[in-house]
Amino acid sequence: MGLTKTDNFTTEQNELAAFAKALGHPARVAIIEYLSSQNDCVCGSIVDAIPLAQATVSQHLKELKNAGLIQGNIEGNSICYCLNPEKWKKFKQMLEPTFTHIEQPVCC
Amino acid sequence: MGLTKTDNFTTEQNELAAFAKALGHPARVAIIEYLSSQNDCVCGSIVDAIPLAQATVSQHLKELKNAGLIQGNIEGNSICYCLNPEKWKKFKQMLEPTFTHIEQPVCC
DNA sequence: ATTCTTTATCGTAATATTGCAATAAGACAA
DNA sequence: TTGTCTTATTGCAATATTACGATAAAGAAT
Repeated sequence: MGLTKTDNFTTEQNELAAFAKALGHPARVAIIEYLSSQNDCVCGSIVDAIPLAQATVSQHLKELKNAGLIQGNIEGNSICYCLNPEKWKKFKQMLEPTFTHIEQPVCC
Repeated sequence: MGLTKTDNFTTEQNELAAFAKALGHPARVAIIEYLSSQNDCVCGSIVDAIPLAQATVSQHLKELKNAGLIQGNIEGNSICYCLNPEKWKKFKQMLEPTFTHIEQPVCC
């Protein structure tokens, strides 16, 4: 198969999975970390910062954009990729119950 | 290819990606949500709660275990799968910089 | 010992992902 | 227009993932 059965799960579960999946590759983690630490969002800078070919980085950026974790804005000659605060807030909020749950002692 | 170039990235980046990837499927999200909300960790209960075949759920549990997000303990006749607090704390901690970053105004 | 219950593994088919070279597409400059 | 710079897309090969039936493995119960 290889086809995820999304119908069996809630919209929220699918959305959280989509966020997590988008972050589930070290190159995409590196892109997000770059955008979180640098005051620089130019696509070319990201490509330079990630040790993969331009075509590959572009593909990863597309996946992050599809998941909604980043958004692209035209900035003169190039494109500025920024974090999407709304989506990240939602991501955080959906993880919160588990983050809270692990504060109490484990069951076994 | 289909082969992730992990060598190009830091251990931390790879670990965060592994956590996220493990959570990147609605069935595994559902499993984690079940363990976060129920005081029940018995493998059989998880299988019943997830609308997929037993073999498939077992496979998803294995992936969560490989990533370290859950741990399995023998509990009499069955197996108890619990969240691994240490790993979840690390996961949370690694996401923190981005969660913090989105609190300030976006660059564009 | 045999049977039942519970969980893991194997085998297989279908689909998805990763990576890159080559190339296209778009905006700007001269 | 022609060229240049920046980013996206295409095409392809290699590998990974998803799903499930069948079956194995290990312990409990009879």
